[in-house]
Amino acid sequence: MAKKILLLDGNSLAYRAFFALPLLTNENGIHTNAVYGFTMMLQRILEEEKPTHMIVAFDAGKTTFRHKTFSEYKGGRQKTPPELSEQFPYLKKLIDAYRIKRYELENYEADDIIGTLSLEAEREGDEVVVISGDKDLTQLASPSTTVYITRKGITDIEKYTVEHIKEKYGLTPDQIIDMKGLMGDASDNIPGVPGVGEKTALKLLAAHGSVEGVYAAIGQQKGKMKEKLVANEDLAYISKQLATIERNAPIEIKIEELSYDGPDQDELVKVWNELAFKSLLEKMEYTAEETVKEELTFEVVTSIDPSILKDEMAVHLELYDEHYHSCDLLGVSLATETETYVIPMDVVEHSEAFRAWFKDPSKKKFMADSKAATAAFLRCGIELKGVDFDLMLGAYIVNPSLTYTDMASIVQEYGYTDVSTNEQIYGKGAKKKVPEDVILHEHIARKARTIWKVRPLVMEKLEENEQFDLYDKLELPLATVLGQMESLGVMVDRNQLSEMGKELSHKLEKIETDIYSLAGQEFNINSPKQLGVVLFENLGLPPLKKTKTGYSTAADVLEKLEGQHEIISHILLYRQLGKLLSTYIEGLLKEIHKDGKVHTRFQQALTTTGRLSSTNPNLQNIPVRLEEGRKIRKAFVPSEPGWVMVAADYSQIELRVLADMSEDERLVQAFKDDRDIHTTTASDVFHVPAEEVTGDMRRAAKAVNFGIVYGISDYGLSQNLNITRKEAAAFIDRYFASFPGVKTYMTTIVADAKRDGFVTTLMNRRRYLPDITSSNFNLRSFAERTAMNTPIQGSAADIIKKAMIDMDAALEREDMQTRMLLQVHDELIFEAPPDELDKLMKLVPEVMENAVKLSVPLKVDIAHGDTWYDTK
DNA sequence: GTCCTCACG
DNA sequence: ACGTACGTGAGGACG
Repeated sequence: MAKKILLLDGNSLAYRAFFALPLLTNENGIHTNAVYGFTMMLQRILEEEKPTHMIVAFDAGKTTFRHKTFSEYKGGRQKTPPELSEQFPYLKKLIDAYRIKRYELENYEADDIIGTLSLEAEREGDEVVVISGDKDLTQLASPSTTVYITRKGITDIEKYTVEHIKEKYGLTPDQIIDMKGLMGDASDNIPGVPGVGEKTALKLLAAHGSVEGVYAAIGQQKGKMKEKLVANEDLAYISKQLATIERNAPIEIKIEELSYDGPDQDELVKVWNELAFKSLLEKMEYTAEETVKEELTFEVVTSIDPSILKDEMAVHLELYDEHYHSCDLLGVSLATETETYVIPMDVVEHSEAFRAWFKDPSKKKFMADSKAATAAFLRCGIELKGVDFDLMLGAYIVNPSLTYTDMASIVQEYGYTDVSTNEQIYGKGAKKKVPEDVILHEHIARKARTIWKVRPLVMEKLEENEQFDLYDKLELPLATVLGQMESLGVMVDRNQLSEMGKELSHKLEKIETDIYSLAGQEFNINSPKQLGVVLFENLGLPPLKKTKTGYSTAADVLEKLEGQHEIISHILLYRQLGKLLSTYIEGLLKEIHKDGKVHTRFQQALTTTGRLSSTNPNLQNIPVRLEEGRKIRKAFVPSEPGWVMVAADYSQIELRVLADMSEDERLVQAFKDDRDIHTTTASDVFHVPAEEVTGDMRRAAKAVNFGIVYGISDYGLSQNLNITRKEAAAFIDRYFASFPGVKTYMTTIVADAKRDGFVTTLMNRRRYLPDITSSNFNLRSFAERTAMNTPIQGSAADIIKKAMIDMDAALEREDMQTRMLLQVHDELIFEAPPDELDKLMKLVPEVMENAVKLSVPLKVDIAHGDTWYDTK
C-alpha cells in the first residue's frame, strides 16, 4: 500500500504555537500554550491527513554545520524564552504518548532531517506532507511532496504545492533558495544582498533563473543595482548556501521505522491530565465510553402479543442502508421506559395486531426517521400514523449545520453514546454485510432505547429555543407528506428518454469529430486538464481564469473566448449535450424502478437553510432554462391514463419575503401593486419611468435583485454582470438609495447575528454563524452574506413547507384523487384526473397563497399539460 | 476521495 | 490586501 508520510518540524511548530497563543498555565504553574497549540494542530492533522508514517524532527544543540560557513548564522535571534523552554520536555512526552517517532541529529537542524527523509520518500514514490512554521521548507515541494506552513495561529495552514509556489512567487521550489540568497532572511540572520527585497529578488529570478544566472548576466544590470550586486556577490552565494536544506544528512533512521499506528490512549490521558487539557479529555471520554455501554436486556418477539403495544412507544425500523425505497428491512424494535423488544421483519409483516396499532393515530410513536419508515413500510402495505416524535428532525431543527448520517452521530450531540454506528455493525464497501442475529438484534434494540432516552433532551432544547411549533407543526407533519410523495413516485417514459438519448449520441459524435479536427488532435474533451492544454497551450488562447489545479475551462470563461476560435462554440455545445446525455438520460434511466417510476428521496435534515434536497434521482434540477434540456421534461408523465400534470410556482417568493422582513416601503408597495419587480427596480435605480426601462436595464436590475438575496458584494455582482467592481459598487449604492429599508435590514441582520451568534427565519428556524466574529476576512464575509441570505431563503422554505401540509390536508378534505408529486423549492408538481382539473386550478393557488400571512401578497402561477414539459 | 463542471431554485 | 456571489446533487477525470 502506498505510504503517506508526515514530517513535522517540532521546533518551528512549538515556536509558532507559543507566540500565537496566550500564556496558559496548569495548576503546577507550568506554561502549556505551546504544547496545547501543538496538540490541537496534531489532532487536526491526524484526522485530516490520516498518515501511515510520521516523525517529529527537532534541532539539536546550539551550533550546526551552517555556523562553520557563517558564524553569525541565526545570530541576533532572541534567546528562547524560558516559558517556552520548559515546555519542550512535555512536548516530547506528548509525542511519545502519540507513539510518533521523534528525531534529532547533532550538528543538523530539523530542516535537514526533514529534507533528507523527504528525498528518500520521493525516491520510493511515497506521498509526503511537510509541516512547519518556516517558509524555507517550501523548497522541498515536489509533485509528491506538499509543504504545509502555518500562518497566524497554528491550525490555519497554507498548503504549498509546486503549483501554489508558482502561482504565488512565479518560482519553482528549488528557486526558493535563490530568492533567500538574494533577499536574505532576517529571522535566521541570513544577510542576502543588502538593498534587495522580495520584489527585486523575484524580478531578478524571473529574468535569470538563479543566483548564478544573475551573476552570469551581470552585464545586463546597471546603476545602483549593479553596484549592490557586484559588491555583495560572496554574500549572495553564502546566503543561498545557508538557506539550502541539506538533503543527505547522515541520519540513522529509515522511513519503514516511522509507521504510525495511533496513540497509546492511556499514556495520552496521563499526559493530558498532567497538562490539564480539559476539553480534550472530555472529547476523549465520548469515544472511550462507547466501549462501556449501559447493560440492556431485551426480548426477541416471535409472535406479537397485543399487550406489548403501548400508547406511547419508541419505534425503530432498521434499514440496511439509506436507499429505503429498495433496500432490505432488517427488523423493528420497540421501547418504553422499562421494556425493549426486537421484532424480526417477517413477524412484523404477518401481524394484524401490529398493523392495527401502527396505523392508529392515537398510539404515539417516537421515531428516528419517520419519513424513511413511512415510505419503507408502505412497500409492504403497512400504514404509519401517530408519529409524535422524530429524533432526526428534532436534532436538525436544534442545529441544521450538523450532519445527520446515522443515529450514533445524532445522539452524540446529546452526550449519548450507547448506540453503535451503522458502519461498526455492517462494515463498509465490499465488506458490508448483515451481521449474525445476536449482534443485529442488540443494535436494533439499542436504537429504540436510544430514541426513548434522548427524546426528552431534544424536546427540552426545542422548547428552550422556542422551536417546538416549527418542529411539531411543520417538519413533523411534513415528513409524512414527503414519505407519501416519495412512495407514489413519478412516472417516467423510458422510450422517450431512450429516443432522445440516441439522437444526442449521434449529435455528440459529430461534434466530437469537429472538435478533434479544429484542435488538430484527439483528446478527452471531458477532461478539463486536457482541454486546458489544447486551448491555452496548443491553440494559444488566453487563459482568463485559473482554478486551484490549472486553467479554468468553465462555461463563463469559454463564452468570453467565443469570438477568438471556432472550437469554443463546439466545446460549449458538446458540454451542454454531454450533460444531458450522461446525467439526465443515462442517469435517469438507471433510477427507474420496476413500476416504471422514479422514487426520489427528499432530504429533510440536510440543508443549512431549511430547504429540502432531492437525491437518487435529484428531481429538483431537471433542465428548464434551455429548450434542448427542457425537452427532458416530456418524459415525466402522469401515472394514470388520461391524467394531466399540474405545476404551480410562487412568483418572486424570496423578494416578497425580503419585502416583508425589511418593511421597505417601495418594495412593499411594488408587490402590493403587483408590478414587475425587476422593471420597478430598474426604474428606481436608473431614475427613469417604467415604460422607458430597456432590456439591459432590466437585466442589470434582475442581477442586483439576485445579489441582494445572496448577500450582496460588489465583486460577486461584477462577475455576474461582467462589469468592473467599481461599476458594481455604484449599482449597489444606487439600489440602497432607492430601497433604504433593505439597506437597514441588511445592516441590522448582520449586527443581530454578531450579537446572538445565529439568524432566524419566519418560523424561527435557526442557523448558527460562529464565523461572523472571525478575524479572517473571508470567513467573516462569508458569514455576513449567509446572515443576509439564510433568513430569506429559509423563510421561503418555511412557507412552501407549510403550503405542502395545507395542500395535503385540502386534497384529503376535498376527497380528491389528485396527487402531490414533487417540490422544487418554490413550486409544487401534481398529477390529476381531468375531472378535478378546474377545481384544482383554483384550489392550489388559494392554498399556496394563504399558507402564511405576510405584509405583501403571495402570488402563484399555475399551468397544466400532458407532461411536465407542457406545464408552461 | 477530491476537483471541476454544470443542472436547478 | 484579502478573493466570493446563496443553497443544492451528479457525473467524469484523475490520483
